[in-house]
Amino acid sequence: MRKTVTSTELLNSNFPRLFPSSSASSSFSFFHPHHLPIRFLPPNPNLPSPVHPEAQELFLSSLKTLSRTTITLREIESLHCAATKSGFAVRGQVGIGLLNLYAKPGSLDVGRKLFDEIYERDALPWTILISGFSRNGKHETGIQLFAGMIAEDTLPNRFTLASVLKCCANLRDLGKGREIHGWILRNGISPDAVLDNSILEFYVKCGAFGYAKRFFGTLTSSDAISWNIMIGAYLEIGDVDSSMELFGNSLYRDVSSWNTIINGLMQNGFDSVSLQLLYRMVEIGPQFNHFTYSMAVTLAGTLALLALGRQIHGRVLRLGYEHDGYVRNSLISMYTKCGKMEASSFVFSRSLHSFDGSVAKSIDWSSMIAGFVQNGRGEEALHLFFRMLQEGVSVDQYTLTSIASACSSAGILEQGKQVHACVEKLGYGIDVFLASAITDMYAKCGSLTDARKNFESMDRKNVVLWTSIIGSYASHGHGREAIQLFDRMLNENIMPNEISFVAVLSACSHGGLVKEGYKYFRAMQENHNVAPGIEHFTCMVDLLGRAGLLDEARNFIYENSISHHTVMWRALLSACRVHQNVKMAVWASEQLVQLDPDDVGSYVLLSNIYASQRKFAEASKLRKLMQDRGMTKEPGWSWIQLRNKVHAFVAGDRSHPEAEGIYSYLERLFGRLKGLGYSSRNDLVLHDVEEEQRESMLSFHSEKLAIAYGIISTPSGTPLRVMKNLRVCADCHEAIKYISQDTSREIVLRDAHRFHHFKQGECSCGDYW
DNA sequence: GTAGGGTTAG
Repeated sequence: MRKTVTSTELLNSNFPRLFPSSSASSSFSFFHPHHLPIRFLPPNPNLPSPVHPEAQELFLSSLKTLSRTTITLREIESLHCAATKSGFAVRGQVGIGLLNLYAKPGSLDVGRKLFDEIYERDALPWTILISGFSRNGKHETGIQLFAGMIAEDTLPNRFTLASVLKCCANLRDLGKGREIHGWILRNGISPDAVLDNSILEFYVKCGAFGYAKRFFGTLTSSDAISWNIMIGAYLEIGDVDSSMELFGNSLYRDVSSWNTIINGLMQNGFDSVSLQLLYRMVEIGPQFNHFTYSMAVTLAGTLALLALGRQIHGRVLRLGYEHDGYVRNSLISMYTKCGKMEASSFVFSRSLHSFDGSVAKSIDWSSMIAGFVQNGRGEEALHLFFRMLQEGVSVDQYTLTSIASACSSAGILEQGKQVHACVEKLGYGIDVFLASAITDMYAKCGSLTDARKNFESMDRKNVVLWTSIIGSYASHGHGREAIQLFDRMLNENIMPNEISFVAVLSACSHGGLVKEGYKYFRAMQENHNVAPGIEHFTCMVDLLGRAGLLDEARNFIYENSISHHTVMWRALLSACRVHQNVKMAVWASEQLVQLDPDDVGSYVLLSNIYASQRKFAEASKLRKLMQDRGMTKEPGWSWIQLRNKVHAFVAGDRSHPEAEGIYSYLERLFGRLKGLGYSSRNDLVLHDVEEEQRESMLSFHSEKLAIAYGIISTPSGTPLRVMKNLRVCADCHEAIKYISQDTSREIVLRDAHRFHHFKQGECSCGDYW
C-alpha cells in the first residue's frame, strides 16, 4: 500500500507562501533579521596565528577524542584556558572543538559566549550549538539560533535542519517546521534517513497525521526508525490496530521495533497484550536489549507479577544490565509495586555503594521514597528523604509530592509546611500533582484554610486536585461546601472520576444530606458513566444509617446484592451505635462474624455489644475465643506534634518522660469535668473500637493522654491538633467536648475516619461519626 | 525512534 505522492506534490500542496531565492535568509519568511530577538557579534578576522601548528593539530585531535567521553565543565574550562595560554586559535577550529565540548548540559551558556568569538562561522558551529540546545530541551533558543544563522546567510546542512526540526517538533510549531521542509524540498537537499526521519517525526509530534502518512509514503530511504516513528504515531493516538498492522508489515523488525510496539501497548493500557508480545519476542524475536529489559521489569511491576519480575531480575543480573540506570530504577519500582520493600531497598542500596559509576540518581531515591509512601511506611519515607537532603542529592517535584503525601498521613503539619516552603525555595512552581498532595497535606494536618488557599492558587485544576479539596471539606464535616465545590467542578467541565464521587458521597453522609446523596449516586451512573463500586455503596449505607434510616440502609444492602461485603455491615453497625439500636447492632455484627470469622474487629464489636446488654457470659466467651485463636487487634494510638517533635501515646501509656505530670493533670481534669456534668459513657461501646476500650482504662485512652500532654505543654488558649490511628471512642468524644469547654481550647482531632473540631463543649460532627 | 519516579478514597 505504498503512497504515490511525490515530493513535489507534497511541496505544492499547501505550504506557506515562500520567496524563491538562492539566498538562505530571504527564503524564510519568519526569520527576518529585524525580528531577531538576539544579537550576534560580527565575525572577527583578527586572529592571532598559532605558535606551534603541530601542537595545535594535536590539541584539536585530543579535543575530538574527549568529546566522546564524559567531561566536567571545570575540565573543559581548563582546556579552554590552556588553549588560550598556548596561543591556539580559540576563535577558529580549536574554538569549534571546545564548543563541541561545551555543548553539554549545564555548560551551554558558556559555550554560547565562546561561540560569539568564533570567526569561522560556517554551518558546523551553528549546528553544534543548535543541536546542543535542542538536546537540552531549550527548543526556543535552538530556533532563535537558526534564525541568526539564516540572517548571517550561512547555509544550513542536513544536521542543522534535523536539529531545528526537532525544536519545531517539540514546540509543536507546525508553521515553522513546514517552512523548513519546504526549503529542503526546494533546495534539493538529497534524501537522507536522518533528515527524513526528523521531518517525519516533526509531523507526527505536531499532530499533522495526514502529512506524516503521506510523507512516509514518499520515503525512499526509510529504515527501521521511520517505521517505528509511524508505529509510535498510531500508538500515540490510540490506534492500536493500525500500529499492530504496521508492525506486522514492517520491513525492519529489529529490537527497537519490538520495543516500540510493546511500550506503546503499555502506554495505551494494553498491559496483557503487551506481555503476550513480550513472550512472543522471546520465542521468535531478537534478543532483548536494555530498553526491553527495562520495559519488561516495568510491565511485571504494573501487573504485580512478582514471580515474573524476579525471573527477569535474575536474567538482568546474569547479563549485567543492572548497571543501566533505567533497568535499575524499573527494578526498584517493580518491587515496591509488589510490596516487596526489602527487595527494592536491596537494589537501591547496591546502587548507593556501587563502584562501577552507576550511582543512584535522584530518580532512584524518589522511587524508593514513593515506594515507602505507597506501602504505608511514611516514617521510612521521611527518613530516606532526610538522608537524601544530607547527602546533597537534588530534590525535585516528584520527591516532594511523595513527601507531602507522607506528611499527610503522618499528620505532621510542621514538616508539611517545610515541604511547601521547600517548593517555593526551589523556584519551579507547583505542578498539579504537587498541588494535590499539598492541598491534601494541609487538610489532613487539620488546616482546611491553608488547603483551600493552596487549592485556589492553582490556575489549572484537574480532577485529582478538585477531588482532594472536596474530600478535605467532606472529612472536616463541611458537607454543603463540599457539594458546592463539586458543582463548581462540574461547571468548569472537569469530569469527575470514581474517587470524586466517593468524596462527594461521603460529604453527603457526614452532613446528613440524604436527598443530595441519592442525587449524586444516580447522576454518577446516569450522567457520568461511573459504575458504583464498593466504596460508593458503603457511602450510601453510611449516609442512610447515619440519618437514622436503618431499615432503609439494610434494604439497600440487600437490593444491591452487596451483603457479602463486610464493610457494609460495619457501616450499618456504626449507625446502630449512633442511634443506639442494639437489636440491629447484634444482628449486623453476627453477619460480620459469619462473613469473616478471622476478622478480630467483628469479635470485639460483638463482644462489646453483648457487654452493653449485660450479657457478660456471651461477651467473655467471645473474648476467650479470640485469645485461644491468638487474635490480636491493632493497638490504638494517638499522637500530637509540639515544637517539631511528635509525641505518641497508647492507652495507659507511662513511657513518656512527663507521664507523671500527664496523669496527675488528667486526675484533676476529670474531677472538674464531672462537675460540668460529664460521666463515663460505658454504654456507648457499640463501636469498632480497640482493646483500649476496656472500662478500667477508659480515662487513659491514648487520645486523652495526647490532649492532656498538649494542654500542659502549651500556653493556655493554644489550639491543639491530635491524630489517632483508629476511630475515636464514644467516651473520649464526650470527654473531649467537656475538655474544650473547661479549658477554653479548640481541639482538632483527626481519627481514622474524619476530623472533629471541638470548641466550647461542641463537636463539629454533631455527634454523628 | 523505543525505557524509569509523583497526587485524590478505602
